[in-house]
Order: sequence, then structure tokens, then C-alpha cells
Amino acid sequence: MNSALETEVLQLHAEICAGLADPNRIMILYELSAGSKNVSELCANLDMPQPMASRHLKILRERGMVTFIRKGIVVQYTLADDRLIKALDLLRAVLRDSLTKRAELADAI
Amino acid sequence: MNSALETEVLQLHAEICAGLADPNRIMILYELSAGSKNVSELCANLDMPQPMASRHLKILRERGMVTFIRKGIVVQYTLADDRLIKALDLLRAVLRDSLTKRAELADAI
DNA sequence: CAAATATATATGGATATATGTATATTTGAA
DNA sequence: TTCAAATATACATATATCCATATATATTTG
Repeated sequence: MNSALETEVLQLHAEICAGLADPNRIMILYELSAGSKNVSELCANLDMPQPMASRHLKILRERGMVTFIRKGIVVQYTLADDRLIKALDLLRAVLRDSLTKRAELADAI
Repeated sequence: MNSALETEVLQLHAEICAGLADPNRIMILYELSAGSKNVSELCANLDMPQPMASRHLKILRERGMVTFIRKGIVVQYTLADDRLIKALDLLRAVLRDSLTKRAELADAI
């Protein structure tokens, strides 16, 4: 029923989602949504070890979720698409409502 | 800088994203967005073994992404929040544009 | 209650992911 | 060429995930 092409798109779709599926990467994306940053700035703002930032940035790069430009000795990263933040915001809203609902259920006990 | 509460919210946020990060679960969510289904219907429509469907449904349930009602002998699952589909659609659009850009770069070679 | 069917769970092996530490690479400047 | 800063990668380890298979549980009907 599914063509090989559809299967591959689905796989890539899942990989973008997996790109969001880590607290550190979510922080990086929100940080970049406030403006481009180089690796050092990201590390400082997020209190994250540099190798950790580089590894997560690599994952985001591979999935086309961030872009980068080398500016002399520093590498500046930019959010590739604002819709990534829109999606994250939607999912956070889903989470909020889900937690609210669970709290109401708990109160009803 | 991050409170323990913010850290936990971030973790839950990442877990919702991880809920989307599998081709089979994406298919299940889109299938449910067209209307509630029981496990057998999901398996039939998606050509998916039943234990596999149950396993993925469990993951979606734990994250509050689907709800279920037992109707006699069958269990009917429902998409918990339409914004999950909105987020998936946004991410698919990001993917589409990203692939388009890469194709243009390839053509430029 | 017993049989048939629908769901759920437990197990295990292969694969993937996250992290810290150490090291390599790249770049600009002395 | 040599150094220092910024960034990227390698390695080792721990943990989590995926899937297939087998098994267990629950519900309806006769």
C-alpha cells in the first residue's frame, strides 16, 4: 500500500521529530529562535559543555533544522525554519493541557 | 538558571516529541486523525502486526497523545489533541522545503 | 464454564542515542 | 611556521529503543 517513496518520506518525517526529541536540542532551538548564535554563545547561554553542543548541532544540521556560516574562527548557527518553533510551541501546549487534565482527574479523587 | 520544574517540563516536552519520532506512530496518529479506531482496524488499515500496534499505542497513551475507551471486547483509540496533527503537518512542511532546497543545491552542481 | 477472539505484556537480541573525557581540526595572527 | 582559540570528532560506557516472538489476560458468546 505504501510506496517506497512514501516510506522514505515517513522516515525523514520521523527523523525531524527525533531531532526535537531531546531537552538539550529543544533548548538550542529556542535559543536560536531568539537570534543566531555561535557555538560558544550557545554553550554559555545554556550552560552546556562545548562537545555536547557540537554533537547536538550536528544532529540538527544533518536534518536540515539549523544552518551555519563560518565567520572567521567562529561558526554561527541559525534556525533553519521558524515553523520548528511553531511546532514546538504547539506540542508544549498539548503537554500543558494534558497535564492540566491529569491534575483535574487527580483532584477528583 | 533552570529550575527543577522547568527541567522536568522540558523533559516531558522532549518525550512528546519522541512520541512523534517513529514512522509507525506517525501513521497511527494520522490514521486516528481521520476518526477513532480500535486496534484491529488500525492494524488492518496500516498493515501492521497487532502486537506492534499495541506497543506503539502504549507509548502514545503514556504521553497523553491518545485516549481510549473499552467498548465491550474492543478498545477504541482516539487522538487526544488535533494540535499533534498540526505539529506533524508543520514538520512535514519543514521537511518538504528542506528537501527542495537540497535539490536546488544539487542542481547547481 | 469453555471456546474464540482481541489486547497486552515479557523476553531477548540488534541497533541507536546520550554523555564525559580526550583529542583532532580549522582558522587567524604573531 | 608556530601558537592559541573555537569548533568538531573519537572513544568508551551507560542507557534506551526497536522489533519479533511467545505468552498471558480479558471479553463475548454459546
